[in-house]
Amino acid sequence: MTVKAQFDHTNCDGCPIRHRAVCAHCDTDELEELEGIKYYRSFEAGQTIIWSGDQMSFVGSVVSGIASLTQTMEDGRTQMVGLLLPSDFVGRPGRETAPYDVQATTDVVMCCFRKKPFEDLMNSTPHIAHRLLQMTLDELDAAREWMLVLGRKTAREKIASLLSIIARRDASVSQKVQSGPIVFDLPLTREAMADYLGLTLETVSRQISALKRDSVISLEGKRHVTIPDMARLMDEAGDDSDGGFLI
Amino acid sequence: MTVKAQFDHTNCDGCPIRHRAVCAHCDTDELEELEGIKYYRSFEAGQTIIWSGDQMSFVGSVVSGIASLTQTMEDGRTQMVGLLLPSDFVGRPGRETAPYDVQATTDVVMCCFRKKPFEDLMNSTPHIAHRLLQMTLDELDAAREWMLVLGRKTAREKIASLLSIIARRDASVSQKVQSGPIVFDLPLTREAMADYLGLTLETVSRQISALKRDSVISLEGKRHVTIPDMARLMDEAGDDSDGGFLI
DNA sequence: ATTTCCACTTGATCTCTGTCAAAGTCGCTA
DNA sequence: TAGCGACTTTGACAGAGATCAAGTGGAAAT
Repeated sequence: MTVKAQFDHTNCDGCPIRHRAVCAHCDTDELEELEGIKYYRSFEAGQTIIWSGDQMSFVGSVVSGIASLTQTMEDGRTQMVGLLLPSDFVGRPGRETAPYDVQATTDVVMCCFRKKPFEDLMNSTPHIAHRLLQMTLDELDAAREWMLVLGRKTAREKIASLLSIIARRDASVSQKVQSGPIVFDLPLTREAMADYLGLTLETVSRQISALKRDSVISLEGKRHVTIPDMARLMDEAGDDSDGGFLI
Repeated sequence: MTVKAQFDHTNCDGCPIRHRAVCAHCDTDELEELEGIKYYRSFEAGQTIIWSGDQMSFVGSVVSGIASLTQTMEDGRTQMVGLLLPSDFVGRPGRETAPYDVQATTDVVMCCFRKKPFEDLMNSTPHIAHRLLQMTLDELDAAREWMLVLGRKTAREKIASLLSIIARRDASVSQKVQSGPIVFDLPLTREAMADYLGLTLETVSRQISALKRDSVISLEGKRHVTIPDMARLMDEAGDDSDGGFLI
């Protein structure tokens, strides 16, 4: 509700993700068409936005908050396969049912488009199709980056990798200076981190404690993280010092 | 050489991947334009097709054989992040340098397009851009499917998952009957399997021996695999019996 | 103020997979 | 035919991370 109030405009002018979302390259005419088929929806932290296997009636963009894509096996093992940040796109044009659960990790606002009209619009609007291709290629890179983390990194390196991704994202959003300590709040519970990293929550907790003990990070409370030396963290993550992470 | 001989035609009519590759939806005019910028290249098993970090002068499609995308950490740990089968696309329009090593796992023939002209053509040809989007979305699904394998499955389940993917692909290519035993040759060494699965080659070997001992598979030589009961294998892989694997 | 709850931390133990080492198999070359 | 080399299997052992089990701390509720 409080969240919704921040974004209850009905046009795209003041949209905080206007320049990064699937509509980034649209001209005024195209935006107007999009406005005709769009609507906003809010979700509370913990809510499931889309269930795996559901009919998908809409596609859309995350406007604010963080959502996650997860897969679950019959016996309950779950793996997060994507982290959706503001401007990221949800849904696949040309597919009927959702392949993954989409969950709101924090409170989330989405800009939704009715699926059928969006597909039509995409076919007639190269700007949208082209931008969606770019974004999908970026996501594919991120997924492959993550395969290395899941397949080959140690628990400590996995935690360091996740922290450096979150830190980097925060830095890129707030345009902060490269040097000096980086400070942010973890948007994920220990359990969500474990599901992302292919670990148990106990191991996540232990490794965070270890990184704290070794002064790679410091914590106030459970979630507020300070990184005194980003290069040190990236070293712990096993990446070459200004490596290829793109998120 | 013998491989090259199979595909030394210069037009697309007899192309074995014509209907599945990036050019699948092209009409005659568009194909003619593509023919103008294309050329074939052959690679021997083990050869590196593209080095990570290299300038990419071309993009293209795998015509025959199998190639792999791999990432390597400084200390030598490597993770395969994609398996490129005939019709799969290599390269990213709009990017200068290659993010991964591309290696020929078997002898490979590629249909290459000079990068710049291809990019231009893509901007003027919705058929190509649209097909590339479809293919990229499929690859993203495959990558995410694989994240579950890497993050949450046991060694035995990983092996079973890989075997069932290869079996499925073979079945889809040769249009074989669903029931009855499935037979194929493993296109990967134990080491390549290990790199794909985030395991060591010793563990791969042990788990294959275990699956053989338990009659889930049988082997002639090291590479020739028979799967008497596909449902059983999928069960070992931890997938729901006709699960979501798409490759 | 006290209780309750939830996310988190920490400890003890177990087990799966990695590591190190040796030996086996197969195809190819001399 | 022997011998070499690449690939694979198998064994013994060690260790990282999982599992099982308490226990802590802070915020909301009573």
